[in-house]
Amino acid sequence: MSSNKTDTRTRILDAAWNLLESSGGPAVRMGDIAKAAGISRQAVYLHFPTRADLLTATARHIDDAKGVDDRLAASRAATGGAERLDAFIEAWGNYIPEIHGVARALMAAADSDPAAAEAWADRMAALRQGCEAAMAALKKDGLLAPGLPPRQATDLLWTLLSVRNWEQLVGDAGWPQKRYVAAMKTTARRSLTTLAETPT
Amino acid sequence: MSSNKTDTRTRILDAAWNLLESSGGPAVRMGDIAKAAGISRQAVYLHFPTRADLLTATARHIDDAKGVDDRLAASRAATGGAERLDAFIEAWGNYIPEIHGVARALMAAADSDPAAAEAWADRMAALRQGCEAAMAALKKDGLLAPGLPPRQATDLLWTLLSVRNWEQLVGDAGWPQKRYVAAMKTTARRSLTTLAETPT
DNA sequence: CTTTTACTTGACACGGTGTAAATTGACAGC
DNA sequence: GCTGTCAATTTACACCGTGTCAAGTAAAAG
Repeated sequence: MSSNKTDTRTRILDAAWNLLESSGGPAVRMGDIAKAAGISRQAVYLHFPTRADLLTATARHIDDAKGVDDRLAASRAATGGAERLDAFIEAWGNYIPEIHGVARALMAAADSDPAAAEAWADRMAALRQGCEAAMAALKKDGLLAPGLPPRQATDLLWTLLSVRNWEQLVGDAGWPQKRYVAAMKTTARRSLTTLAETPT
Repeated sequence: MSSNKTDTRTRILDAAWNLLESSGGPAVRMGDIAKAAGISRQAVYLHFPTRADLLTATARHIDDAKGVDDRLAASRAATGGAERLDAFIEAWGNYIPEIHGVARALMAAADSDPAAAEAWADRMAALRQGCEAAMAALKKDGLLAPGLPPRQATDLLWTLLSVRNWEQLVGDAGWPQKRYVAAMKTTARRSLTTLAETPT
C-alpha cells in the first residue's frame, strides 16, 4: 500500500535528480520530470504540492543517497583545528558537484519563490554552522588570524565556500575540481589563519 | 524630434533604475516600469524590444550616470602593484551597491534568458579584465604569491569580488559596506600576494 | 492639408505553474 | 457478478507575465 505510493514518489525524485544533474536550472519543467518518471504532470502535484516542495525534497533525497552526514562527521572527528578546517573544506567542496544540479534549480527558484528561498537559506545556514564550528576549533587552538573576530571569519569562510563561487571557478573559469579544493584550502589558510602553507 | 524620443527613453531607464533599486529582482515587471514612467506597457516595447534589452540598457545608463570609467581610471593610475590592487578593490567594491538592483535583476533574468546571460557575462568579463590587469601589475613588482600562476590569481580575485559575494556578506551576513571593502582588501593581500598586511 | 512620429488601447498567442472536475481501476461486501 | 467506495491519474482549465499585432489618436513637420 504505502510501498506503492513511496515507489512513485521515489521515482519522481530520481527523475528530478537525473534531469537536474544533466540539464540543470530552470530549464527543467514539472512536465519534464513527470515524463521522465513515466507519469502525467498532474500526478507529480499529488506527491509534491509545488515546484519548490519537489526541489527541496529532491535535495533531501540526494543528501540521503550520498550520505552527507557521514562525510561531515569525518570533518568533525578531526582532532586539531587545522586538520578540521582542511577536512571540512574537502568534504563540502567535493559534495558541491554532486548536488549542483538541484542547487542551481533551487537558487533560480529562490529568486521568485519565497518557499524556495527559505529552503535554500536553510541549507546555507547548515553550511554556515559547519564553518562556525571549524572556526571555533581554530580559535581554540589559537590559530585564528589576529584581529579577525570568529564571527567574521565564519562569514568569510562561508562566503568563500559558496556554491556560486564553485560555479564561477569550476564552471566559468574551467578549473578542475581538484584545483578548486586545493585553492580553497590554501585561500582559507592564508586569509583566516596564522598557518603558513597547506601541507601535502 | 530626437530630444522627445530620448526624453521618454531616459524616463523609462530612470523608472527602471528606481524600481530595481528599491524592490529589486524579478518582482519588477514591464508593466510596473511603464506605470512608473507614466506611459503604457506597450510603449516600453517601442524603445526596448525585450526585457533583457531594457535591463542591459539600464545598467549602461547607470554606468554613465555614476561614471564607472572615471573611477576605474583612478585604479589604473596607481603606480605600484600593491596600491593598484587596493585602488581597484575600493573602486569596484564601492560601485557594487550602486548597481546592485539592476545586477540582481540581470542575474535572475540570466537564468532563463540567454540574452540576459550574455549581457551579464560581458560585464563580468570586464571585471575579470580589471582583475587581470591588477594581477599583472602585482607580478611585475614581484609581489604575487609564489606558486600561484597569474591566471589563477586573476580567477581567484575575480571570484572574490563577485556581486554574489557582496550580496552574501553585506546582505545575508549584515556587514557594513566599509567592513566589506576592508575585508576584501585584506583577503586579497593575504591570499594572493606576499604582502603582510593592509596599511592604513 | 497631408504625412510622419510617438504613443494609447485593446486583444491575443505562448509557455509555464497550479487547480478542479471527470475518469479509471482495484478491491470489498453481498 | 454487481455495485459502492476510495485513491491514483488524466483531461481541461484559470492565471500570470512576456511579447506581438492591429487600429486609433494627437500633434508636429512638411
